[in-house]
Amino acid sequence: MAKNVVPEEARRRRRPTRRGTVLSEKLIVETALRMVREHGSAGLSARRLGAALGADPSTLYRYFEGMDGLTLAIGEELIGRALAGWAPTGRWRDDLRALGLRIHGAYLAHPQAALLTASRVTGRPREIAADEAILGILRGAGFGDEDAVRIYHAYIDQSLAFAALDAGPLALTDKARASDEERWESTYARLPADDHPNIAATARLLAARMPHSAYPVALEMLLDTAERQLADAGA
Amino acid sequence: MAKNVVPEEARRRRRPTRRGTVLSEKLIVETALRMVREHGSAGLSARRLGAALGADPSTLYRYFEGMDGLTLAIGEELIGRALAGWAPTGRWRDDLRALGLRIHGAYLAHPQAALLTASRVTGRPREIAADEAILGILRGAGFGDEDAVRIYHAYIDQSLAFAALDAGPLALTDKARASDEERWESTYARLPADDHPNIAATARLLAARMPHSAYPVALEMLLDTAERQLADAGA
DNA sequence: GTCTTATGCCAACACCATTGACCTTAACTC
DNA sequence: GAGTTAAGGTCAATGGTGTTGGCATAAGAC
Repeated sequence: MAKNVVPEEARRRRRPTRRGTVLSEKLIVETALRMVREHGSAGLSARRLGAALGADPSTLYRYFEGMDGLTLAIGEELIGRALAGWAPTGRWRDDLRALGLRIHGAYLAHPQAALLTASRVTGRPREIAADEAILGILRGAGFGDEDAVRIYHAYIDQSLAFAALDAGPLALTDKARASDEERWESTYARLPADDHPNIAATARLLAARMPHSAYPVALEMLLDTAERQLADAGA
Repeated sequence: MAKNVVPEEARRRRRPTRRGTVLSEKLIVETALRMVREHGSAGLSARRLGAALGADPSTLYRYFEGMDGLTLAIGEELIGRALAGWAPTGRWRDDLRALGLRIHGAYLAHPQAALLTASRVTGRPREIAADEAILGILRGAGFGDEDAVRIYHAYIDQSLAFAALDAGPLALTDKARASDEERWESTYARLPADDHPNIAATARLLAARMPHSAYPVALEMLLDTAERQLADAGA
């Protein structure tokens, strides 16, 4: 039976699988992440992950409560990777920009996990550490508590929101993604100027820009406004 | 065979199914939306949709190119609902705010569908109409093409991104959502001030603000920056 | 060496999307 | 009205998925 998942720290016996690998939560999560990146949008399945590990699919249920539990564990890992090695410089705007791009990037490196994870409040240690760091940057920069919380909220949600949005296409099959991108050329660029003067006038610019993430621009706009508010309050 | 999907307007024969219902693209999309709302996004399957319509699952492939095509059609429907009855006032900032809140709201009315469709480019008429309208507002306000496209991109993606993010919790069961929200009180508010001084100092403000969408704030910040850029360019 | 049981494996179940072949009948032609 | 065509239904089958109950065996305790 697969009901009882033993927590990692309580595991004592490590019986190798038929093909000789010795499993662990860490190994499984890492293998899953590698599969998601390499096989890309084809995605993660218990069967394939089992095959990659040299283990029967059902063995995974000894480590996680279903595929959902596995994805949550992956999410934890992503936050950790975003924060790993990061250190504040003391320049609040630079720090927020760097942190935002790190979070966004870490999620996008693993789109399927990002889609499932981005909107959940886990309350786990690494997420809390990130929140504490962001609030610290804002309050250290001189924002009042009220402003700091308001900006923090917009900042973190915007980062996660764009991560989820941008992960969407990456999580699709190659075919579906290609047809989405191509649509900017095939459909939009060919609209008659009479009916759609504004799209027609900017078609070239749209095709060039739309396949890329708007997150950097949106982030910069948010930081702009924050900086302006700080200056106004200080004046 | 299911290869040839006949476009809706070219359909002529309407043979009723075995159980007597007469199918149409519209009926299928509406039924799918209802199912998604009632049973969650995981509850939408070709088999179940077929059953709900009183038709064989394979019949759907006469109307859509697989479930993916159906998903795109649902997204198109949501955009249409956002635009229905909207009319520009001529004040660009008010118009963009109103439109953004409408789109955000229309998606949130169907959280599960929002999760599925927010990141997809459909290239269908109503989506194109929305894009044309937004670009028109920006260019009409006096933004150059380059700026208009940049702001348009950040604006539409921000709206959809927040729609998807905010839809996440709504798509959960009541119990899971409640426990997510409660975490701001139960976990964050109780962190010792020594380890997490910034969270501790703002715990009350966080608990009050985090359960609500940051989209209005983020939108306003984006509009702020756009307005300032317009003023700078005009000066 | 013996016992316990954690942990891996196997087989099976119920679901899923999708497709090719078939058949019914609506709609068009004369 | 009779005849023809093919749209648009149905059926059956394929190969995928997550998940579970039962079983076997080796790791570790004594």
